[in-house]
Amino acid sequence: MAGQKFAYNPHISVDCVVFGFDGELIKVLLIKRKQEGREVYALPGDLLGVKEDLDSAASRILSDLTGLTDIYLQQFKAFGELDRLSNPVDIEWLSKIREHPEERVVTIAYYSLIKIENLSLKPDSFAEQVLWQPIEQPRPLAFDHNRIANTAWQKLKEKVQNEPLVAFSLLPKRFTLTQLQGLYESIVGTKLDKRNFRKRVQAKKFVVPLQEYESGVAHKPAQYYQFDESIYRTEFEKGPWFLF
Amino acid sequence: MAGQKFAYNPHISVDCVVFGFDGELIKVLLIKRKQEGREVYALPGDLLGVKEDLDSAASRILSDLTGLTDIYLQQFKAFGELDRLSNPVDIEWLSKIREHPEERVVTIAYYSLIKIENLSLKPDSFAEQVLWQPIEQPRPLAFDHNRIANTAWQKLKEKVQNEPLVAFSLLPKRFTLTQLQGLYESIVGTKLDKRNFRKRVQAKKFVVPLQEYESGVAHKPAQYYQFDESIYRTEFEKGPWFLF
DNA sequence: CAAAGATAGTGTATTAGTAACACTAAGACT
DNA sequence: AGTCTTAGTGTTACTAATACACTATCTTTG
Repeated sequence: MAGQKFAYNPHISVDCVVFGFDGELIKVLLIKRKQEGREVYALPGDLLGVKEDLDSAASRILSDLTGLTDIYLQQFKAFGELDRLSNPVDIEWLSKIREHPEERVVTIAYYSLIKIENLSLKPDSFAEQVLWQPIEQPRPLAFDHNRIANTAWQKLKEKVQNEPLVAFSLLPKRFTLTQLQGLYESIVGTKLDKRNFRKRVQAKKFVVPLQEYESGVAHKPAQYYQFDESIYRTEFEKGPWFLF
Repeated sequence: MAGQKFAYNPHISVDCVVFGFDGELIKVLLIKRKQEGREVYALPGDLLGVKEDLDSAASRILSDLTGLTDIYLQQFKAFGELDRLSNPVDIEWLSKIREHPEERVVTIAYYSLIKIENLSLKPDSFAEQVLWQPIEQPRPLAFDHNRIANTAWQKLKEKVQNEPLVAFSLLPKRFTLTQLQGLYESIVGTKLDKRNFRKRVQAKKFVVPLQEYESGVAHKPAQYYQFDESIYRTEFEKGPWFLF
C-alpha cells in the first residue's frame, strides 16, 4: 500500500463473511465475478500482504469493498484443507490471476457485521459487483466458500449467545423493539413472545429508550431505542457463569 | 513422514496448547529447549507440511510428542502479528533452524484436552523434554506463546459453557463427583456448592453411576461415574437457547 | 480396639426466573 | 367514522437456582 508495489504472501489469504440485517432477513455480502458469460459468486477476500497483519488485511478488504472502516470484525477459523480447490471453474480462474494456481492456500476467515443502511449510499457501480444473499437461501459459491459461510453463521449464532453485544452491530443506531426482536428471531430461528422479549430487554439498562418515535407509518408509531455500549461493558464485567 | 523428504511451508505453522487436569490443577504442556545454558519454554508446534492439512499437522505434533492419537483437538485462532518475534533470544533460535528467520510466520493455534493419566506411562526421557505448568502460575514462554496460551484458556472456558462435553476429555474414564466438581471449579475459578452441584449432575443422564467405589482411601469411599457420549448427544440435539 | 480424622453423601425451604397468554392504543387510509 | 395495522402492556403458574448442616464410612493412630 502507500503507492509502492504490494508484495503478497502466496500461501495465505483472508476471506470475509459480511452479515447484514435489512429489518427482515439476515444476508451475506457476495461479490460477482464474470467468467465466460457465467457469473460466479464468492466471498470477498484477498491474499495476505507480506508486511500486513491478519486483522489489517481483513479491514483492507472490507474498506476497499464498502468504503466503511471501523466495522465489527471477528476472526473465526482458518481453512487449510488440501482440496479447497476442487471445482474446475475455480482452477481455471486461479490460473489467470495467480502464479502458482495449484498450490494450497490457507485462508483465515473473518465474519463481519455491518449496518446495512450505511451501505445504501454507495454508487451504482457498487450494486453491479455485489449481492446481498439471504442466509436461509444459500447459493453455490466458489472454492469452499459455502463451507466458510456456513461456519461463520454457526459461529455468529454461538457468539450472540454469550455476547449479545454483537447483535447491535447489525442494527441502525436507533431501532425499535420490533426490529430488535426480529433480528433475534432470525438468529435463533424461532418466534419469540413479544411481551416476554420486551420485559427482558427493558431489564437490560444498556438498551435505552429515546424520546423519538416512528412517523408516517400506518399504525401506532413505535418508540426508538439505542444501545449504550459503556453501560453494557460495566454490566458484563460481573459476567455470570452457567454450568450445563 | 512416510520416509520421503518432508517439505514445509515456510510461512505457516501450527501450535498446540495441551491442557491436562491432575485432579487438582489444570496444567499446560510445555516443551523445554536448551539454549546456551538457559532453558527456554515453548508450546509444542511445527511448520505446516506443504501436503498437510491443518488438523493433520496438529495431530502429528501431538502424537510425535505424546504418542497419543485420537485426542480432543480444537482449532481456535490464527496469530499473524508482524512482531510475533520480538525477543532476541527467539530470533537467535530461529536463525539456527530456519532458512528465513526474519520472515513473519502465521501460526494456526489449537487447544487440546488430554487425560493426564494416559501420559504417565511414557519413558523418562519424555519427562526431560516436557513440563506440566499450572495454568494459574504462568511462566515466560518463547515468541508470543504466552498470548496464545492465554487465549486458549479463555476459549476453553467459553467452550465449556456451551458444550460441557469437553470437560470430560480431561477426566479419567471413571471419576468421582468430587473430581468432576474440582475440575469445574478450576475452570470457573470459584467454589461451588457440593449439594447443588451433585443435584445438577445427577439430573444429567449422561453422567452414569457405576457400581464401583474407591478403595484404600482414609475416608468413606466415593462412587465412580462415567460419561456416556451417546446419551449426551441425543440430549443436546434439542439444545436450549438463551437470550442474554 | 476406640477414638480421631477425613471426605462422601444427602433434603428442604426460599427466592428468582421463565413461560404462557389477550386485550387496548395510536396513527394512516378510505 | 370505521377499518386496518402494528405498538404496547400485567398477571399467574411453573420451573430452576440458591443457601444451608448433619450423618456415613473408611483409615490411621495411640
